[in-house]
Amino acid sequence: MPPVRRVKKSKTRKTGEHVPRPPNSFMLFRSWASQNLPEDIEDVIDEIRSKPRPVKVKGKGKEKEIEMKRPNRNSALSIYLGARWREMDDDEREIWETKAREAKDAHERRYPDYKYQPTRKACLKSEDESESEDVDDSEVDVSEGQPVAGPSTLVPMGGSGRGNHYPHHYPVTVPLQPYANQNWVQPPLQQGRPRVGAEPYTLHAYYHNPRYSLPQEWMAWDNASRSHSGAQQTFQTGWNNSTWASGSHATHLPAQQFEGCVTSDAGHASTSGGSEDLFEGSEYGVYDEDGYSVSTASYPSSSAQVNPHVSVPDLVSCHPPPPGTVTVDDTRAEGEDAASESAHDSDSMYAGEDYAEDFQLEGIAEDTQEVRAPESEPVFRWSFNFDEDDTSWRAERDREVFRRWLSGAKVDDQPRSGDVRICNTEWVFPPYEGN
DNA sequence: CAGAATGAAAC
DNA sequence: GTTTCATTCTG
Repeated sequence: MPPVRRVKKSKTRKTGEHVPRPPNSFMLFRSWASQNLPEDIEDVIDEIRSKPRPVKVKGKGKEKEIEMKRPNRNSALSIYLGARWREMDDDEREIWETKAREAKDAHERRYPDYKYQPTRKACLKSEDESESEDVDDSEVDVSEGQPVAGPSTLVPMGGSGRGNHYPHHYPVTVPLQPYANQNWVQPPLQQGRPRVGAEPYTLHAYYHNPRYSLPQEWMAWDNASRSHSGAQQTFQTGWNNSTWASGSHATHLPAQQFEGCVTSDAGHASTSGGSEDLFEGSEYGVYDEDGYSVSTASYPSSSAQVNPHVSVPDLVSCHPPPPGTVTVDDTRAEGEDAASESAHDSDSMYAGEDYAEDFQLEGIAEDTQEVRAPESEPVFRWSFNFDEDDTSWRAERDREVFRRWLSGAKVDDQPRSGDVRICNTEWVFPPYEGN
């Protein structure tokens, strides 16, 4: 009788923990839409629930029987959202399909060995009476039915960030309101946005840091990046134009990591010739509804720590130093653990323009960058290496860092020094000084 | 081998 | 309850 949990042992990792399937487009839509419901949704649900529907029920024997039942709340919601889904244009659906492809790609990267293995229960059933929804209409209302604070009808809400609906597919849990205690403001709601249900990228977290002036280069970057990608979308914020990428190369990164840095078009930062240059010293961030940056980051000057070609599972950390307060020390300690190094000497990747090429070749960045503050205390350094067969301390450190990061690390809070300390490497997050 | 059937994904 | 995808079953 316990939950029909039947945790099928997924052959993903020997850890034995179940790995869920990647969500398909509709699942993504439903997941999102269920938190962006119209105000009168309860009326709609009541209406749906009031009408019993024929449902297949397992009979005592083997054959299924049809019974008339009233749907519970979730079922009613599914009926409603399914109808909405079918009403959608291809263009609207395509947005979600893109999302689903991204989720699938990320899933594959994270679980390379994953294989969907549905179990066949139809064959030998018989004693299986555990089903019994018995839910019946009696109670059902247990659902605390999300207050759904806010949005009028099917209109995207402007504020209130949301949690990660798919923690398995996106590696980090991001704070709902990353900058709640800081001096960030939200722009006014843009107008003329598509109705809810068609827009996965709700403008939940689009902040402008008033401590910095708007970059004049913005439009230049905007136009430049737009010309590079057909996968971008434009929206009106009411105070500026901006774009964000939704293509398969869009890199999702934890928003908090990017305080004080510039984000640029994912996958195009390099091809466009270094938008980090365009944005030197300016502050911008575009985040999707989960609080992830949907763009890749670039920093002042030449310290481009983010690889636009490496997606989240491969990318461990990239905390940008506050602009103007650090200098980049490109000299890496030689001889230090050269054993685990790949043959390539890729020191230039951070300093030169060809870093992207190096990244692409390797797929995984394996380099260490040390950024020193004026006082020359180490601000941060990191490397990545997720080759599980690699037992070097560096690789193990990487995995450990990443694991901690996945487990919530401290990325939810104002970062503090010493939150992550591994193998003599401190992952330090200096307080943001602003100007 | 083609098409049907089914499980699993979030809520 | 929904849609989609991958897998497995059936003929």
